Amino acid sequence: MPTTRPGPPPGLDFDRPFTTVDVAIFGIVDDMLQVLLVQRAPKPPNASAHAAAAEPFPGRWALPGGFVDVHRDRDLQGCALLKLREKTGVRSPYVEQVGSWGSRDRDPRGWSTTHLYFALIADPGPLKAGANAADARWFPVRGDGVAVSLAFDHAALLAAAVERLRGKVEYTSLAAYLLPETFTLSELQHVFEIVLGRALEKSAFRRRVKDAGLVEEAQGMRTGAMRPAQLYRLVRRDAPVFFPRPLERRDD
Amino acid sequence: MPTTRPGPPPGLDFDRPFTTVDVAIFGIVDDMLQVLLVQRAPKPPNASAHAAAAEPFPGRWALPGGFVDVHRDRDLQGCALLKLREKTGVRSPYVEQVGSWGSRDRDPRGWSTTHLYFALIADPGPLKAGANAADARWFPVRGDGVAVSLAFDHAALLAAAVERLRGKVEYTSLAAYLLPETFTLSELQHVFEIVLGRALEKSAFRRRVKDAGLVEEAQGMRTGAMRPAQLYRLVRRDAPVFFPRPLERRDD
DNA sequence: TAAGATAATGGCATGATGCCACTAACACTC
DNA sequence: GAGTGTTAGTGGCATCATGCCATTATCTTA
Repeated sequence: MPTTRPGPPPGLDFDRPFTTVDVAIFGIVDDMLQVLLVQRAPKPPNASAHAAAAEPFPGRWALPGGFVDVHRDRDLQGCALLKLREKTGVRSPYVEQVGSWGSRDRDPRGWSTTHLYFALIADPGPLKAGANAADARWFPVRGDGVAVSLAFDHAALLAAAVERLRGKVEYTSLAAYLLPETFTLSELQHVFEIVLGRALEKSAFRRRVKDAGLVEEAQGMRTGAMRPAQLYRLVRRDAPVFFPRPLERRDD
Repeated sequence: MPTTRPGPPPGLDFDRPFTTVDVAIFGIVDDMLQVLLVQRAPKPPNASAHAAAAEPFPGRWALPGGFVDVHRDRDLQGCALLKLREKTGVRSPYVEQVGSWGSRDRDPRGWSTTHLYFALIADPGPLKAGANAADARWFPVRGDGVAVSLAFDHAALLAAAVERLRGKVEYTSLAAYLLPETFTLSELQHVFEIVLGRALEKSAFRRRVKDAGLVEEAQGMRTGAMRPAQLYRLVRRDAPVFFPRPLERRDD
């Protein structure tokens, strides 16, 4: 007969790591690749002696995330999407798992595992209003990380997410998920350049994008001070397109 | 009410998923890509009614793995390497994390997460002697899986590991880890062909391998019934080499 | 010595890319 | 309204790694 919860079933009542999910949310803000970070609660003024076991890294910035709630969450990705929606209001971005980290050291409270996802969102508007709005901010990605010191091992997690993102942008259409539904080819190229951190050849870029069947013409033109530009949209927004070859690298 | 076990710190006494590690161990056996599977204990004859909560999938084949032991294991990869050594005796193979899976459904005992690694071993000798030797066997990889039905969601995990392996073999030297220290270029090509499941052009393959600086000449030749062949070894055995382009695919 | 098999190399075609030059279309200025 | 500046868009050649095919090299065995 089933146990009367809470409590693990017989034979499974050994100590378990605690399980968290973290999300590296990327967007283009102010013409820069930026990542959304949240600030952990500041140290309470009347912190007692055994506060070491309480909330670690008070006041530090961290990737948004939190414990998996076995009663609320169906699966890991659902948990990640929930964190994302809480912070940004975005419901269906591009999401991909980066990997998992687990050790006895990475959280001072004990053996812990985290499952890292990255998300690309198209229109980083104002951050979600609500209780947690004030403590979330966009930080420009410089090199492999950000200018502030992060909680836990989140600097390493962020570096892994950035590396995965940059690596895939070399040979897929991933960066297109950072743009709204319609865009010009110049805008698309600009986003690729921002993510990769280097200039691309216009002619080669356009050939590559068109030959891959990545985009189709959309209604209308982008008008401005100069010659108008054709608007395009992604042919398929559900999965990235793979190019036949990665971009060539000049310096490595 | 909470148990009196050496329990979690205050504030962290909520239910946690249980945490496991699984390893897809690949080797070339009988000229085929094979994966090492273990058989779960058979159903005890006097299984009582509440056996559903006990050992699930009795008698089924599964990827080697098990619970993370927070008192024994330092980190996830260390746990994976331990599982590998228990089954094969191999201490330092190529190991890479594939990803993690976690949901309330994947294990009938409750919310569980697993962290999947794949390992490539060079000389699949006889399986490790000991208590668990009899219940471990090599299974040929056919397509994305094996001929037997696997426990839990291990068919999906294995498919992901095979896909990762095949994908990376297209543009890295990964398959070389399936060979012993010295080998001929024909042997290396043969392993690539086994993993990819298609024939490769000899001339193009040798150019590619040599231009990448992947191998260096070793002492001696492989002699046999035909013309002797130069032996080579990997220049760097610590990390795979990336080729400038993936192999081209003819049918997709 | 010839046959047979594998080892090893060389040459041409292909295809996606880098690189550079050129044309096109708009707004703005004079 | 002609000239200028800026961005949009295209076309051509060189490069480089690959696919593909042919040829030579070297050993064993009959």
